[in-house]
Amino acid sequence: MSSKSAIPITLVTIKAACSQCSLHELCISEGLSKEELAKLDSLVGARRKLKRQQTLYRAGDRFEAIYAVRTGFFKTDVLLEDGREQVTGFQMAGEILGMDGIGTETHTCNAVALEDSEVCVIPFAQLEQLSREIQALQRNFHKVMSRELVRDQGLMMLLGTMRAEERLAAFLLNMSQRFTSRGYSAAEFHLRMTREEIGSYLGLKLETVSRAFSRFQEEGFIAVQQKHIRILDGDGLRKLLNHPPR
Amino acid sequence: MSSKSAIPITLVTIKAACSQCSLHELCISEGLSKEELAKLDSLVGARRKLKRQQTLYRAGDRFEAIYAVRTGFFKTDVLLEDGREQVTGFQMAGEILGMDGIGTETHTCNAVALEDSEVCVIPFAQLEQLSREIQALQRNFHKVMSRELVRDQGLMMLLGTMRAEERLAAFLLNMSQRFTSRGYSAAEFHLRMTREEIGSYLGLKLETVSRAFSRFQEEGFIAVQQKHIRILDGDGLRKLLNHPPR
DNA sequence: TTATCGTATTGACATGGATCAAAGCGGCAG
DNA sequence: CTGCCGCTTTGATCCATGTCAATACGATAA
Repeated sequence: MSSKSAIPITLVTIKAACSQCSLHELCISEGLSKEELAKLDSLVGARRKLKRQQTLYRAGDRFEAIYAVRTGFFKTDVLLEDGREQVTGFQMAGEILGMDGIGTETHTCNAVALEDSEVCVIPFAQLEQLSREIQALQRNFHKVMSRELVRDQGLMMLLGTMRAEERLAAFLLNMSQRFTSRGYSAAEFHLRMTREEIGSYLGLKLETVSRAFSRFQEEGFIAVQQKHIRILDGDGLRKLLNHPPR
Repeated sequence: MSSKSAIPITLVTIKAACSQCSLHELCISEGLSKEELAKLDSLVGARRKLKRQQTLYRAGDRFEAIYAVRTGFFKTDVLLEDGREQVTGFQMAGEILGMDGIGTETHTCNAVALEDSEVCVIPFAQLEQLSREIQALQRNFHKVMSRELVRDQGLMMLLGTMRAEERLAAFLLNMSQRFTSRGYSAAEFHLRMTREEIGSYLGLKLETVSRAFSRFQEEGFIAVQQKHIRILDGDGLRKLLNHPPR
């Protein structure tokens, strides 16, 4: 795989400032003292802006940094040689990208912006250095990684045991919850990904996703208008989740 | 969920000794100097022995330590309220268990011994402490967590895009590879889990797993005798993996 | 030895989601 | 405004895997 993006990288050298970042509580800077935040500020090298469809990193790229999403929306995916794609996650503001590369010094998935986005670049060697000095930073980082493991468990459960409508219900509730904790409406949001990307994430075909959306609309659980979703009956969706296949 | 195992815990207070452990290269002690190993020795509090079917920890248990498998074989699983189970992994000697608990201070899955087993108990607060002092230990730990993320990606790919026979082929090749790197035969091994547990891991029903085993045997890829597997044609299995569903 | 129980295999049938195909819809470029 | 293109919806059909059921196997205990 190529280690260079096809599209020239936009690297803005304006320093990020964790100390002033509104995503503070969501990110690895949570709970740090003023002095510690200042140190972190000097570590976070730069921001990087990406246009819709641009790649932050690709499978095979050398691993050097992890990234915190400042604004925008990403997907990560893995490709099989034969062309099959699995979307492994969607990331929004405050979430961390790139930790897959730590183990082998090489990224193992692709990270693509689904809308114009901006990330903080956190050089990993320096993060490790600093997290040896700052206990709270070390702890935050470990928690972020661990939560990613737990998120993966949930997705395995979804892919391994749930039927199509349960999967979509779980997906919508998860999105709603994440938008909420970012201060957006829990009941109304805009999906940045296509039906095909949702399908890939949920282990379904796009037609199945579309049908499930229609079904939910008929049932009065949601109102769908293209990528715009309004949740009318969250409890209805939640109930679906506890209905085993038999 | 209960925070105590139903069966009394066997806690052997014999100190583990990473410095003399044969799993050294597989584990977080890899690459440490003599002095560093000595420090690690003093951290790893005790070993714990488990009988077949005993639980190392349960979802809901307070998180205090991670565990390195010394001998034996484990599964981890997550349960849905309605009783559905997803096996999220199988762990063998040298592999680390329990990192799911770091994020919330509470374990999110169950870890069960599939045969009589022994683990090293690594109190987590002390591990964090020591990994602030020993860079190599910090790095090893981060790599182990990251590799777990990559493993999960692979499993998502499997659950999201592969058909039954591809899943089982991937599973067998993975097992074979892991036995190999532990010095066992790549071609012949004993599975410690039931067809149902394999099925749960692969997102299939036990009957489907059984049929796939039979099919592989007919094709001459493997010889199956209950839980004993002999791989006769690894390349045959590998070829299956690159055959997309269509 | 025989009974028992958990596990595994195999067959017949049912079904959820995939596949194939044809419209609809909406945004954007010209 | 118009035409195009990517995305989405919907319908008809197919098939891989689930479901149900019967039987076989192997280990263990009596």
